[in-house]
Amino acid sequence: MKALIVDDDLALADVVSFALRRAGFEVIKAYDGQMALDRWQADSPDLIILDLNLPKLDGLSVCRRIRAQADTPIIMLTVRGDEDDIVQGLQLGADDYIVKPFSPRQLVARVEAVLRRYGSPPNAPGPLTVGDLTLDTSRCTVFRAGELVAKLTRLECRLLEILLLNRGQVLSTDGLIDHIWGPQGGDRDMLKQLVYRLRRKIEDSPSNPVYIETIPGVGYSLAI
Amino acid sequence: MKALIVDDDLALADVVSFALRRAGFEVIKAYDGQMALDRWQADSPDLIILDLNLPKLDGLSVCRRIRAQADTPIIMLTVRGDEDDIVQGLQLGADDYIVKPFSPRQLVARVEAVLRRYGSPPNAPGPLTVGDLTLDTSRCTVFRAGELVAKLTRLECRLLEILLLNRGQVLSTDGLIDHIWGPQGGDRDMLKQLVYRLRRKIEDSPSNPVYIETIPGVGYSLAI
DNA sequence: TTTTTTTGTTACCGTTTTATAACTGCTCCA
DNA sequence: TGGAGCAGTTATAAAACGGTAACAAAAAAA
Repeated sequence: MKALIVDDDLALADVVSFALRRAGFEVIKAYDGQMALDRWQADSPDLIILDLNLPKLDGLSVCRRIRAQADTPIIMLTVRGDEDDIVQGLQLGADDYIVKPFSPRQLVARVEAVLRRYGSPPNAPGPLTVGDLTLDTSRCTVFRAGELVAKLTRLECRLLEILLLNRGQVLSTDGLIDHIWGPQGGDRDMLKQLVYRLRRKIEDSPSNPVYIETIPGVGYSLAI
Repeated sequence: MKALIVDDDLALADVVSFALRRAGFEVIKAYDGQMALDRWQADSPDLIILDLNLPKLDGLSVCRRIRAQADTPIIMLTVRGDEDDIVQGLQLGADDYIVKPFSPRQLVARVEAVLRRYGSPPNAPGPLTVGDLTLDTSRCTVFRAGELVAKLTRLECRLLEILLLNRGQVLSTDGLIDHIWGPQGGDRDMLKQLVYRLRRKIEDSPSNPVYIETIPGVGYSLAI
C-alpha cells in the first residue's frame, strides 16, 4: 500500500508519514501541488493525503486534475473554518476530509475507513532495499546481491527498517529512540550501542560506515 | 506555552513541572480532577499532562469532559498494567500516554512530538537561502551555489535558521538568546561567541561581514 | 535446568562543541 | 580626558558527543 502525502508543512508531513508507516503504508511525499501531480503519476499511490493550502498549485486544483484521470482515494487536510473548501473538495470527488489539528489515530482511522469503502485489502509490506542491501523485515535478515549477510536481532531490525523507510532523511536521536523503544524505555546510550552493533553486522568497514551516516549533534541517516 | 499538570502525587508533579519549565513551559498544577477542570477553564493551557488516577474525579472523566469542549492536547500518565485505561483514554481522544516511571527527557520528547502534531506552520518550509547561501537545517550544513561551504554545530545552525527566517529584520540580542538557548540558559557572551564562530564559517571575510550585520546596542540582522 | 543470545549498563578515549574569561579597540557621554 | 559599556578577538577550560569495549542482566533456546 502506497500513500502520497501532500503538505508543505514538513513537520506535519512527517507526523502523518510516521502514523501511516506505523499502519503499514509505504509513504511518498510532495510539498507543493505540482510535485504532487508528478509523484502521483510517477508512483501511482493507493491513497492521497492532500493539504488544500499548497504553494504553486492549490489542493483543490490538484484534486480536480487527479479526479479527471483516476479515482485514487483522496483525503483532504484543512484548517478549521474552511467550510467552503471542504464542500468544494467533496464535490470535486474527494473521499473525506480531516480538520487540523488532528490526532494521528484519527487520521489512520479515516484512512482505513476510506480504504474499506474502496474494498482494498490490507497491506503486506514488500522487501526494503538500499543500494545492494535488502532487508527482510519478517525474518530480520539482510541480503546483499541475494546472499545472506546478516541475521539481525529484533531491535537492530527495527532500527534498520526505520532508516530504510526514511532513507536519505536525517532522523533525530530522540525520534529514533522513540520509534524503537516506544514511549517508555530507551536512551542515547542504548541507541549508540544499537547503531554500533548494527554497523558491525551490515557495514564492510564498521568504523568507516557507508550505509549508516552519523549527523553529529542531530542523529543518523541512511545513505540513498 | 502553558502546560497544566494534573497529578495528586505532589513529588511527581514537581518533577514533571521542573522538566517542563526547563523546556520552556509556563506551568500550572492541579491536584484532583475537579481542580483540573477549573484550572483548564481559568487558564486555558496549551497542553495537559493528566494522571489517570485522581481523587474526586478520575482522569478519564476529566479527559472526556475536556474533549467535549476543546481539543487541547492531552498526554496521560498511567502506571504499567493499565492497558484498559490507556485504550479508553486514547479512544476518548487523548493524544499520547506515558507509563510511570518515566524519564523527564522522554516526557519532554513526547510533549514536543504532540505539540508538533498540532502546530500549524509557523513559517513556510523549504530550504532556507540568503543570496547564494543555502542552509540545510536537518543536516546543519551550508551550501553556496550547490557546494558545501560549512558544517555547522547545532547552535550555529539554530542561530542561522532564526536569522534566515527573519531576514532583513533586526533581531534583539535577548530575543536571539531566548530562541537559541531557551528561557533558562544563554547570555550575551555566549551569543557573541556564537555569532563570531558562525561568521568564521560562512563569511568570506569574517571581520567585514556581508551576511550577518551587527546593529550596535540592539542585536543582529541578516542581509536580504 | 543449563546454555546461548540479546539487551542494557557502564566506562574509557579522543574529538568536537560549548562555556567562560581575558584582552582589544571603539564609541558615547559626563 | 577618562571611564563605562559594547562588540570582536583570542585563549583556555569544561561539557557533551560518538565510537569502542567489556560485562551484567534479561530473555530465549536447548
